[in-house]
Amino acid sequence: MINAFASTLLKWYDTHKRELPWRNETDPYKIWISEIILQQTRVAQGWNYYLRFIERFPNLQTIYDAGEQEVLKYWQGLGYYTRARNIYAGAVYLIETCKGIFPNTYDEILKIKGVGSYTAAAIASFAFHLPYPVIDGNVLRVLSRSHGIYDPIDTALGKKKITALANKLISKTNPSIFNQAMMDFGAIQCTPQQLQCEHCYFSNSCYANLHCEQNTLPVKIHKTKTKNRFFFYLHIEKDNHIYLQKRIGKDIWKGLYEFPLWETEEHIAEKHLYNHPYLLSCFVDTDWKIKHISPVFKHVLTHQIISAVFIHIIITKPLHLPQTILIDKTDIVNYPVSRLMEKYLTEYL
DNA sequence: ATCCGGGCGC
DNA sequence: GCGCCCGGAT
Repeated sequence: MINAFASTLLKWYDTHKRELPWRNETDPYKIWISEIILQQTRVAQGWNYYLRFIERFPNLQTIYDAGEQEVLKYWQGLGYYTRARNIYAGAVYLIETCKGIFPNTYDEILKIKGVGSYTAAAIASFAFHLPYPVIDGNVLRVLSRSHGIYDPIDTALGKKKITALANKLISKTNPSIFNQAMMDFGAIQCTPQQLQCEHCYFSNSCYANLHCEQNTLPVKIHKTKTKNRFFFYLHIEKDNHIYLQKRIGKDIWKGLYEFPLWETEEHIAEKHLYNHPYLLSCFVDTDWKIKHISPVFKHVLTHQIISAVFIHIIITKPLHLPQTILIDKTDIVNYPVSRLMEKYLTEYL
């Protein structure tokens, strides 16, 4: 006995489903990788990352043997780099603690670092056909509209109500298809903007369509405050070698590499950089010359706006900068870097 | 130029 | 609850 919602959804899916590289995949390892990539990421953006990642790391052991830095390198540009570090940590855990066998219950899958309720439900249903509904942004949007749920979806209560509803609606005989259908429906038909209610399979049952509430549902509280940061990167060059440092601590881009960074409270105009006391203090024991100062690169993150200037400095004697490494500049390709660094390097290195 | 979407760890 | 990233749409 299947409910009307699931029945309509599966009918829609039959003729509208997307062909995706990880669709119909049965290997839990590959499902895990695809779902981590898809966290906070659109299909179009994750598509090639997935193919390249799986080609280089076809199984757990290849990740284990490669190490965190190479995993980060394959993640470069995708954002939310914690995901890549968690994949490495997860591979170590699965090999060392789980004997390389992917766990096959929801609760055990949930123990993998970086796997929360959404990803655990995805793996449990796709790989093991267990009846756990995935609750992602698509599902929250679709069900808040179809069933007229006004509790904000970015609160615990809103998520709890929709999770309870999804648990009732999910097909117990084919949870995998139900989950994939929900997400495709959200991504293709019941989109955040410019939705196509007139041709929708749910047009005569959907609460939002019947009450013209498409633009008010889902409700969100929306509260992100952004702060400005000012980065001055020291692109210091000596005989075709450059200095790099690894980002550590509780800040953005942890684990990625960048030029030695001078962060300030305020922007500093280009004309004041040439004899700035800070720069003078950096180069007391060597000849140095500013070869080029880049325009301001504006880089926008969720809650930070970074204004970055790259100062290209030529030196003649080596520096002894703490926490930095000196590499041949052509070796930069082996180091994971932020999109901001990548854009500068592409243009100016 | 700005807005928007998208799960997890702490 | 807050901080994490980027590209595409507007």
